[in-house]
Parts: sequence; structure tokens; C-alpha cells
Amino acid sequence: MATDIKWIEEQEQRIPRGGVRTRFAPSPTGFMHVGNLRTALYTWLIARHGKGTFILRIEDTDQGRLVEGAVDVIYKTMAECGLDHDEGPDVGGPAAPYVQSERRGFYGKYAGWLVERGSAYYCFCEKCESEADSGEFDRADDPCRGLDPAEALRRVETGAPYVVRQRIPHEGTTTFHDESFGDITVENKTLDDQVLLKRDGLPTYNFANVVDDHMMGITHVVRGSEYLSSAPKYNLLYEGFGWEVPKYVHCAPVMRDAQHKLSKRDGDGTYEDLRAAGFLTEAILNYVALLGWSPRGELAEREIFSLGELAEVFDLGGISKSPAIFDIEKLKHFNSEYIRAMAPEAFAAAAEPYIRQAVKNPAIAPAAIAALLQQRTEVLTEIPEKIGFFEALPDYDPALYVHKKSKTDLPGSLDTLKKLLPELEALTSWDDAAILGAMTALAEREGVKNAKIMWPARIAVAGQAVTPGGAVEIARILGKDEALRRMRIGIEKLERA
RNA sequence: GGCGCGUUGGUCAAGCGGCUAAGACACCGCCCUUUCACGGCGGUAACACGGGUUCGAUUCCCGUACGCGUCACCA
Repeated sequence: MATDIKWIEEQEQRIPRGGVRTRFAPSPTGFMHVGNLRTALYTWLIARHGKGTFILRIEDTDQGRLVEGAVDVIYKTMAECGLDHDEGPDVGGPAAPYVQSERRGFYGKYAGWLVERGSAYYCFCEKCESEADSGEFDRADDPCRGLDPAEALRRVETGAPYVVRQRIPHEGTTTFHDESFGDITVENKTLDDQVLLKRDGLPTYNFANVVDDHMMGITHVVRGSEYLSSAPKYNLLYEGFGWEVPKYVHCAPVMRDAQHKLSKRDGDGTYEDLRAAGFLTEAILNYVALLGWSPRGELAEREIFSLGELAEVFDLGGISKSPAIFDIEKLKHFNSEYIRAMAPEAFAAAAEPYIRQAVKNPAIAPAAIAALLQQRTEVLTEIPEKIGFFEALPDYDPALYVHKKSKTDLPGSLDTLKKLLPELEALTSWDDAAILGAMTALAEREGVKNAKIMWPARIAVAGQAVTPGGAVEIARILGKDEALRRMRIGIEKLERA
């Protein structure tokens, strides 16, 4: 059971070197929540900023928590977000395989080697665990730690069940450097001899991570700050192996509110949910990028960045050390900015399903409504409720005709509609210019402000005060017959009122 | 509880020894306008607290408080 040094050396030769290499290493346990997405984004940005390599690695060692289809969600989300990877399970690469369960055989060899190097040891005591839990057992007293190596090896070879533990010095301190947190020093005695290889021969996450990151030549290890306190142990592990320590980049968590981290059970906590809620991928990425990172210097006031622009300006120093609260209102703002910046055709395409959800009338072109909506839509899902009146005139309260700013009242509105109706009936063409012309001409003839004509017209035609677009556009889209029919209804209503 | 990390307006945040302490979201007001929206202008609102160091602290150091993380054969 002596370590196969030759094998180790071969692996060493395989390690891809040169340039920045980062990896996103999710475990497929469900959907991608925002904090995860942000980690993926930062990891990708570091690679792209450094003209380096971005790797996708699937960490599926925990069979118990595997979720069906979760790997596909990861692929799909990454692709949709434009976070393309250069190496990964689906595209291969020099450090293949990229799925941890397919790397099973590696970890035991490395663990054995680490034991030989003196930085780990075989632990046979079955009672350690329960006794440690009950506080009756001090890990420092573990007899296995001091066991003669030859004796330990002999017991392993006889088939005695064991785990491999990291041998952490009882004295001294360990200092590691984090790119955003700086130098952090801890006393070694606060660190415990963590398990590296479990009784079933599989590695723990902490061990697999270090081995894989090394074998894949990762230069920047990006992860959540929940790993900050294990970082010293990682450092000791790298040192034990005699490996170069990568740069650490720890990111503060994304919070749902002051008390709660975003988690998968939160309604809008995942990328998928946000998409379903009507948010655009670009807006989500832009917002998430700024949740925990901000550009410095001249760019500090800027907020809108495309993915490519982010890659250009992203710097490790801009990463925040404190948790950020996810604010859906601000995301809405970003979303509306992105919606307004879209090409009209692109917006029409994105909005069409939502428009059709509310307006089935085949005579009405979704694109016509889309044009009215683009400048005033924050989230796509709010569209249906805004345009229901196109499908059917709501039964509205005549009081809507009273509007102080336009100086309209009930009798005045009735008068206006009565005068406007024949004018519109007489029109030979039904476009914005013609309709507007009829309305402004009437206003001029009556010697009143446009608003005094427009307001009653809007109410009559839409049956509500707040609408996308004005009376002219709505009348045009409804078509002459329907628009005039609604005006007659308005007149009836006013006569009865 | 031990250890580690953090703390600028309600939220995201700039600041990195000397500033009237940026900007954005939200909120309020005004203007524009064919309502709402958009846009323009303006406003309310912050350095957690206490000690130092310094000519001078939001900025550096030490405490306190609060928050987060971690102390698994889970990741």
C-alpha cells in the first residue's frame, strides 16, 4: 500500500499551467440561487478579465443530496447567462474528468501520500466521533495521531476500518492571504484534525477541493465567505503537499433580509424564479454583479455594465467584505433600464407572450402594444394587467371622467365626446396623425387645451385612467369600429350619470 | 461559548488622514406633458458606540455593542 510516487508524478505533469485559471464548482443540489450565480459570475469575470481559462466542475460526491436534473439546470443557466466555460464535463479538457464522482480513485492515493509526508494520519478509533460530540474527547489526545506509521499501515492492510485525518500542528499560527480580506492569522490550536478521507474511502469536500484545484491548475479560488474559517486548513494542506497555494477570493453572502441568507426555498431566490418573474438575464447579471462588488475610481458612479464591460473593469479590490441585501426594487430598476435599451423588435418578441396572455384578439398586433409598453415596463410579468382593457372594455365608474388637471367634469366630458364622435366617424384614414388631428382640431375650435379633449377620450376608449400610451394610440390599436363603439358607451354612461 | 470576519442614509454603495461625506434605488416636491410613465430639477436621509494615536479622524489602533460565518466521516 505504499504510495505510487510515479503516478503522483504523472499527475503532476498533466497539470495545465499558465495564465489565470478559475473554476466554478457547484454541487448539483437544485436550482441556482442568486448567491451562487454571483459566485459563478465573479469566477468567470476573473478568468475573462485575465484572459484566462474558466472551468466548470461538478461536485457530486454527496449522493444523498443529488437532485435529478440539477446538472442540466447548471448548464442551462450558465449558457443563458453567457458564462461560457473552456473546460468542463461536456467539453472536456486537459484536466479531465471534471465530474468529481469520476475522480473517485484519485483522492485515496493523495491521502496516502500525505500520510507518508507526515501531514496526515490514519485514525481507527470508532469512538472518537461520539465522544468528541459529547465533549468528553479531546482530539489532541487521539492515540492514532501518535501511532507508529508502520504500525498504522499494517492495520490498514489488515483491513481495519479507518479515516484519514489532517495532522495540524498544536503550536504556532497559520496565516493566509485573501484577495479581498487581506491577511488573516489564526492559532493552529483552534484548528482540528479534520477528516480528509471518509471511512467509505470518499474524500470530504475540503480535501477533494484542494486536490482537484491543484490538479486542475486553479490559480484563483473563488468561494463564499463561509469557507473563510476553513482557509487556514487548506493552506496547511497545500503546504503539506508541497504545493503552491492559489489566490483566495472570498465573497460575502447575499442576504434576503438582515437576518436571512438567500436560500433555495425563498420564492424569488433563484435565477429561474427571477426569469419567471419577468426579469431579463442581462439585468439580473448586472444587478448581481453590483451586489458585493463595485467599480472604483472614475467608474464608481456608473451602474450599467454589459457582461463584456464587466469583464474589462472587474477587479478583486472592488469586492465587498460585508453581506449585501438583495433588493428586488433595485433589480426592477435595472430591468426597466435594460428593457428601455432593447431594440423595439427585441422587446416586442420578449413581450409578445405576456401581451397575448391578456389580449387574444387576433386583429390586434402585439407589436403595436409592445411599442406603447416598452418605455414604461419594469418587469415583463406586469404587462397583462396593464393591457387587459384592449381585450375588453372594463365596466368603469363615470367618475373617472372628472380630472382636475385636465379641467374636466361630467357634463363637459359628455359634450366633448358628443362632438368628437362625428369627427372621428368622418375620418377616412385611421392612424395617429388623423386621430390626433381630429382631437386637436376640436380643441382649437372649442378654444380649450388638448387635455380637455384627450382625457375624456382616453377614459371612453380604455375605461381606466392609467394606461400605456394615450387616447390616440389606444384608439388606433383598437381599430375605428371598436374605438367608436367604446365612445358611444361612454356617452351613454355620462348621460345616465 | 471559542475562533474568524464585518459595521457609511431604509437598500446597494464611493471614500482608502484634511471632502459642504459621491452616485444609484426607494420616498417627497416642482417642471414638462395627451393621464400614468419617461425625462429634467430639487429635497429628506448615513460614517454603530467609547477610548486612544495625530495639528486633524469615516479613514489608523484598542475595547464595547450588534450582525455574519465557522467549530461534521455536509458541501
